[in-house]
Amino acid sequence: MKRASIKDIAKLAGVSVATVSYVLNKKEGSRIGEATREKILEIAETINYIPNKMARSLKTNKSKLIGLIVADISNDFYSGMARYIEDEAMKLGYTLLIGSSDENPAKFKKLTELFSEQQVDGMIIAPVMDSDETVQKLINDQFPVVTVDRYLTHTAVAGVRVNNDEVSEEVCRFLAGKKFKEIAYVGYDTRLPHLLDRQQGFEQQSEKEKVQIQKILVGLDNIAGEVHQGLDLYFQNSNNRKAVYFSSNKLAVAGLAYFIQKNIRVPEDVSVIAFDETDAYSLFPVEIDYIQQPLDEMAKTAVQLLDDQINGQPSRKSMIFPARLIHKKSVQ
Amino acid sequence: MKRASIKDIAKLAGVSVATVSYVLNKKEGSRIGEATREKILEIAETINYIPNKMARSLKTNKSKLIGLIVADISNDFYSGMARYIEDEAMKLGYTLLIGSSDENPAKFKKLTELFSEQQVDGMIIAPVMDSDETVQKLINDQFPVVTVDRYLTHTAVAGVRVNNDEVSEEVCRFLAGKKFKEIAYVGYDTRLPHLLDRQQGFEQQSEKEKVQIQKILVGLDNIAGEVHQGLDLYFQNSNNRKAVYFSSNKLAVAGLAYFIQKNIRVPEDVSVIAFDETDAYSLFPVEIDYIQQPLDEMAKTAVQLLDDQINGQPSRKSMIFPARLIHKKSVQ
DNA sequence: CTGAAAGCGCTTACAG
DNA sequence: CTGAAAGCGCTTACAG
Repeated sequence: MKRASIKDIAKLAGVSVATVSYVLNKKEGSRIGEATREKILEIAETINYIPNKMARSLKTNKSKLIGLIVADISNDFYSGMARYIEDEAMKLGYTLLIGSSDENPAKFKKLTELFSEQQVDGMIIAPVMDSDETVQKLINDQFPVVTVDRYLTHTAVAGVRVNNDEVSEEVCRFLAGKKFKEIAYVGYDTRLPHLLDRQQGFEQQSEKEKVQIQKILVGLDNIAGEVHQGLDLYFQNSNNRKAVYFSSNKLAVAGLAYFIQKNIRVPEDVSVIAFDETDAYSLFPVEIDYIQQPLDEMAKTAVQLLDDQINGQPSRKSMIFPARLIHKKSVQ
Repeated sequence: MKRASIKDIAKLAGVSVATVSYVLNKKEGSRIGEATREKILEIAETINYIPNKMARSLKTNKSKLIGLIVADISNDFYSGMARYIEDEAMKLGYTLLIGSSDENPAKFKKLTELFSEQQVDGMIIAPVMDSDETVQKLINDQFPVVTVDRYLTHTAVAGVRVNNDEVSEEVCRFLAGKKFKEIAYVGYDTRLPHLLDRQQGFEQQSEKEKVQIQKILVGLDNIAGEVHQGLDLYFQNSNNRKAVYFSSNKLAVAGLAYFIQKNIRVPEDVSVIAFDETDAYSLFPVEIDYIQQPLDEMAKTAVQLLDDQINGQPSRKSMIFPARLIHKKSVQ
């Protein structure tokens, strides 16, 4: 079907398209006579007029679309984040385009291009490894961009994230205070800065605390398998009291599943702290100590930073939010 | 910054915009001379030309955008579904707009309007209660629509879903075969047809099997609380062997958390079957029997049905996929 | 208070 | 092999 246009309304009302446009956009000046105004509104209603935002965008150069690129929208963490971003974006009148990069720089780049072509007003992105060049290009084009969760070391771009290093230090101090002498750090084998921060914050603090760290770094292809392998080693290698710091909720779920399978009790046999929460913890026999990111505030800030840029206030500031270590019952 | 347009390229190359448009769209005819072709391509490359799909859409009346409306993108089930839909949509050259309705018909309607205005080529929707009118309006406008997961009883619209009733019958037969005499059905207090199918399939089969059903129907505002209350009653009221059928993964997670809290063992004290899977099950001490929906195939089919409609093959067929009861260790 | 006109960035018959 | 021109559905200075 052919959709009704402003032109159809104009014809039916016997006025010009300009007049129709003015009343539909309810310009405050209210320069249009009340009679014609009502007539136009009525006609628009009856012929079920739906404005074409693309035509509008073409003229105004604002699409009211924003693109969100996450690693994987089916991942708990990102779908939660996406929801907060969606809500905030809607409030400001934006609609959300979503794409998953799968940690693949080529796909990430493709997504930025796709979104650019669709004329999004800006993008909120969780950049993957080796995507610096892609992001730099957006920045060079003065394209509004805000990073979430992750950040780039070689590219100045607005972003929101938590104090990954500091909160990892806190975890280390806390466990050292519980007299653990050899702690396993379960993380990804990665160059992503925010994950390195988690790892390095933990490592650096461990030196001060005279605590040994056993690193278990896994690839993305076989997370559960490699976590299990790594924990096998950790549990065989020494007789010290055991504690494990999982640097993501996915890793934690893999590790906790291992403990169940091996009948390793938490916290009697091993103390546990995890980065990020997930519903899954509620089914574990013991409440898990975890690090909580203020996702709602971060999402809100990300959208607002983006909106500011879109409205011509260029900004490259990084907002760093405090993550909190929530104490439950998985450390003793 | 002002983005480069086809006009800029034309000027630089000393040709008309028409010529530029032809080579950029690589029309097979290859009517354009190789020399000009190469020149244009080179210029486009160097000035970093990005086509404006909105302008294109305005002319061609195809946006290559599709809208996805789910109840809540942060919900495991929908984010998983969204991911499959994203992948399939991308394959066919579509970009995905996503919105969450929160089971709110007004919000659902708003989203359909928003997406219409953004000129999406079609929508994949999980309709909420009392949204029949909204969907009917889309259908009347011949707007391409496909429902997923859910469906509408009073409106003929293309859709994909599983055989909710039959698989619930199977669950009932299976549990009856295990000699349970009084089974708890945990579901939502809802009028959503696909959920009623789950419930009614179960109930009807229970009559044939001479099995008692205790229904625990909860609202959306306090899922965990009401599930716990309902299970309290079920466990107090009789001395029969216990079995619980949870009609969604959220309900199952709430119920399993209750069992942990109350030290009720699965399957020794209670047998459990859940609709849909979630990562969370992996942290429960016992592997959960669950009903698996073929999400990938359903997503794929949904996108293809939509693509067919967009390409002018109107269809209102419902595709019903077989859900499978996956046996694990939570029933004895 | 209202309209004619230009233009946003494209595509596409049509003519040459 | 290439270009002039119309038009998609809007907005918005400008003129009256």
